[in-house]
Amino acid sequence: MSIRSKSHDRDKALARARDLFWKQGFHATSLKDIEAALHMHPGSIYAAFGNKETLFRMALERYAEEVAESRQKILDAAPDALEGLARFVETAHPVTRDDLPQPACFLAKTGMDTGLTQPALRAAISALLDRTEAAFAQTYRQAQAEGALPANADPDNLARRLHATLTGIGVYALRPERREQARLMARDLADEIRALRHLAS
Amino acid sequence: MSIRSKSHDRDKALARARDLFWKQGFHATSLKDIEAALHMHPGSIYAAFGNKETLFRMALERYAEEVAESRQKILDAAPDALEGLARFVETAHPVTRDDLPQPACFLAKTGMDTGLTQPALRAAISALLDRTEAAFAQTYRQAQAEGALPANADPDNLARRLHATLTGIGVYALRPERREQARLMARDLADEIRALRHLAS
DNA sequence: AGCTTTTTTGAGCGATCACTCAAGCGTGAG
DNA sequence: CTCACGCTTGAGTGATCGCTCAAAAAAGCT
Repeated sequence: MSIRSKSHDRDKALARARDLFWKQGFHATSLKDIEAALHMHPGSIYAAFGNKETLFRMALERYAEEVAESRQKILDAAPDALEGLARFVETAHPVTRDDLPQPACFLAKTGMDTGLTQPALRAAISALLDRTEAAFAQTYRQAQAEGALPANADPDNLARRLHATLTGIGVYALRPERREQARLMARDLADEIRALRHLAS
Repeated sequence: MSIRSKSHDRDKALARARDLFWKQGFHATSLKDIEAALHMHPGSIYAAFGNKETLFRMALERYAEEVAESRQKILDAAPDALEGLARFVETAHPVTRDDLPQPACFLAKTGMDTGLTQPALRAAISALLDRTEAAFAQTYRQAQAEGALPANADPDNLARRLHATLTGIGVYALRPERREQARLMARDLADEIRALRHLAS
């Protein structure tokens, strides 16, 4: 029971750290902010997570893991690969949800301001982004196998385009006054993915 | 002569500040960094530019001005509006050039990590981004007037999509190992703009 | 209960932050 | 040459940064 509740606490703390970093970014978040958000004192934070950068990396990895899980669940539930991708864009992208700290991908958002100062973070982020893109490519390949995409389509290229476009929409949505239009763009993008099917014949 | 050389010095200092902030972002750039880059001592910096945030805003505005100028020049030199847009994407986007501090738009890049901590900066960035998007929309409208786009096309929507996609490509290019692919995406995007013409008939 | 081990605590570390201002310096008028 | 004035200088301001560690509290064991 004690071990369970302890790992549960740690889990909750990590989720809070993820939300805080997601919202404020690495450099703009101080340890005082973290102490307040996690309800922990500095010594405990360092005992549990090492240091600020390690905590940030753990938060990133947790985020990526959750997104990957959610994506897989949506893909599995969809009638086919292409429709799964469209649904992912419609329902899982941060811009389409109101319960997240920010409407842009945590990875993309913080990849921009940590690159030069924290090379270790940059590498971690890059690896996690690659994983997302590889999942997209894999799904496009499956759509190809299902006959929904022409054989001469390039799944890697499609995945790259999708990834970049999703990122752009997320950045766009960071301006609160443009968020609604970003939502519309996400919906359009989902429809464009569905429209790829018609090109198969 | 003294006035001229003085404003020239100021200009050069501002350009250096622009490059430094572009590369490192607001929070990751310290005044020591700025002193070194501008070859100025703290007192002179504060006498000339007020404070760090004001200097940053001036650098942003200067950047936006230069981009707008370059864009206008390209549009004016092109045979028509649609081709002008395509050329802008091909030749002026940071990802297609090697002489810039970063392959992503300065505005988009720093809009992400300054929003919550520096509300005044956020507002300035948002206004400058709006100007870019309005210029895209205006160009699409001109293309429409030239008969290159169907009358029922939505220039505002096209401008929004173009803006978001360019941003996404820029973010993508921030990973050095992906820069070449970002370049290809920019080239593809330019061709897609050109391809819009065929839909007119 | 007493004793050991583990965890939590928060005052405070040196470093660095953005920023200031009295003193030094160069320049031009008289 | 002298002096006054404006710009440059950089040591130094208080605040805050990420982080440490000895002491206190809590938990575990017999």
